[in-house]
Amino acid sequence: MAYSKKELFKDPEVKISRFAKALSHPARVAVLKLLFERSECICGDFVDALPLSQSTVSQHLNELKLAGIVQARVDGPRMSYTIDEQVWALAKHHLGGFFNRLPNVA
Amino acid sequence: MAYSKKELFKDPEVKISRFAKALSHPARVAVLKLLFERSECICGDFVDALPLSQSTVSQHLNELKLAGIVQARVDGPRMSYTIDEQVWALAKHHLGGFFNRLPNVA
DNA sequence: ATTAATCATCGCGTACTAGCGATGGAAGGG
DNA sequence: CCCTTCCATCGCTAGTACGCGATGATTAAT
Repeated sequence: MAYSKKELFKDPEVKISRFAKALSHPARVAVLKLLFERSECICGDFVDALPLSQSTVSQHLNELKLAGIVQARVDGPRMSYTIDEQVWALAKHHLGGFFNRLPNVA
Repeated sequence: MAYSKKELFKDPEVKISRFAKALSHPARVAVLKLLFERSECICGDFVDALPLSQSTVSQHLNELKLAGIVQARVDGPRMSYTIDEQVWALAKHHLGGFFNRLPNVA
């Protein structure tokens, strides 16, 4: 049967849900928090900070990369991760705008 | 085998990820948008507005209810849904704070 | 009492997500 | 070179999410 009708929704809804999905696991939230503090981390930093295996951490990093929120850069034998400020601003705009649309009862 | 290590993370991360998860499907975002406009809807309103079957819509509504974001009230043979203002304010505080990079988003 | 309307829930299939260990590639140091 | 470090990726298992039709409960109206 047909599956995942997510594409049938309007663009704003899809965008919001995609950014929300990127934040829907505590590991990914923790990754971003670390990046807020240090602004640049290698994969091993996240592995040290999270209660997950290296391979699992790598997968979460990849999801954030696919969402566009983080960027990866080769640094010798390491992999350096940073926040993509432009995409982050976009996420802030979409999700933040959604939250500031207060219900009229408020 | 151990599964779902979400509980091993800190409280702020878990809270943020839970609210984000509630918004991680465009149908649920659309539901909330409708509630922003009309402040009170019955299930059928959502079914009319979304490209999904009645049972699927009902499930999405239930997820929002479980997340605490919406409240359900029996109204004759209907079910009336509203946003829970307190919980919504909390979500705004956590997620919004995260986007503004405030360190103390407890 | 019957019927219609409105929803929640059940049952089921399929797709996606989360987690791990193992493997292998790339880079730097000896 | 060889070895170590660092990490992505593969292969796998298990759990979760998504979607639907069918069923049944509840209420209102006839």
